[in-house]
Amino acid sequence: MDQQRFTLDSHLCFSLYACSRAIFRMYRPLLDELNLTYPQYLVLLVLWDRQESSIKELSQVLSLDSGTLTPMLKRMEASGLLERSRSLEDERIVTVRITEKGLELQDRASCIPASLVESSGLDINQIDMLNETIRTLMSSVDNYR
Amino acid sequence: MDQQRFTLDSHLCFSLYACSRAIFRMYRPLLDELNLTYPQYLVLLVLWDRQESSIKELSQVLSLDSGTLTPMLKRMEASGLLERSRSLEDERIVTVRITEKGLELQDRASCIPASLVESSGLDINQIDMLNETIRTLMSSVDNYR
DNA sequence: TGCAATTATGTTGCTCGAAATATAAAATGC
DNA sequence: GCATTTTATATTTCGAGCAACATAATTGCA
Repeated sequence: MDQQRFTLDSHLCFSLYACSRAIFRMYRPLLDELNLTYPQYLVLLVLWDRQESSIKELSQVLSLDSGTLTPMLKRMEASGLLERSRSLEDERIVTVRITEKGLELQDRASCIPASLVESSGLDINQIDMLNETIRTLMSSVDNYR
Repeated sequence: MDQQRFTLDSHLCFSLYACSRAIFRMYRPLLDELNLTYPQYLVLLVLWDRQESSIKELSQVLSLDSGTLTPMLKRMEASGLLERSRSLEDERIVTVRITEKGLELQDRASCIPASLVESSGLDINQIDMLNETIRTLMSSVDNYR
């Protein structure tokens, strides 16, 4: 393996990490208007789709553990976006349900994806193809686990 | 824009974010043996390449700001991997220089890239191509700034 | 039945990551 | 030469992200 392989720029992991943060920065001004952080926006994407979810399901879908989700969901509950309640059938399970206030944000957020696609300068098909490639890479990486 | 565009899986930003963290998890057991975190490893990649750097240069190369770098570099100095010193010509500038101990880690880390390429299940050319694609995307995103 | 193993969530402690602000040194302009 | 602006770094504060551990409910099996 050549020496060049040890530079920062040759590391795919660094590109992914830096690009991910660059995209966070693009989202921020848009999400600031909704008083959301980026991970909170991801939680809402899930809840807008299915109205409610257990913490375990959220954890699997977002690949975040309870140490991250529990305090984050508490903050979101405090700001009225969702409600948490213990399941009656199985008291270990906490169900998270979106509130009216949380649903209202969906309309205000509806312009975000298109707006960011445009800012990226990429064609929507390029984006979808890249997305598929990354998802494939991630499944290999996750299988390795 | 169709409704499907608002699912989590359709978001390239989420794939990048989740994939980046999945790769962090792959690095962790290898970096644990060197007592390094992933961002610290990135700093060392730069310093292994150029021996010394100002904080400003590190900040630009890694796209991390002083609020992240200053405490991180202090921890790395405390563990003996590098030294920080004010420039004599311009006392605003802090130069970070790798130590002997920091250089020694380079040998012990030399197997990491190949090891991770193998675990990814991807061909090295696929990885380089994907890297180029991501870097192109990031430059568009960063131009937008 | 009863007890060990598993499961779902919560807590603690540490490290990023970044916005906002502070501080001190250097550059600039009059 | 001195005030203003710019530059480089540091500090504060908050929100993730995650490992390690704790806790309580459920399951499974002898």
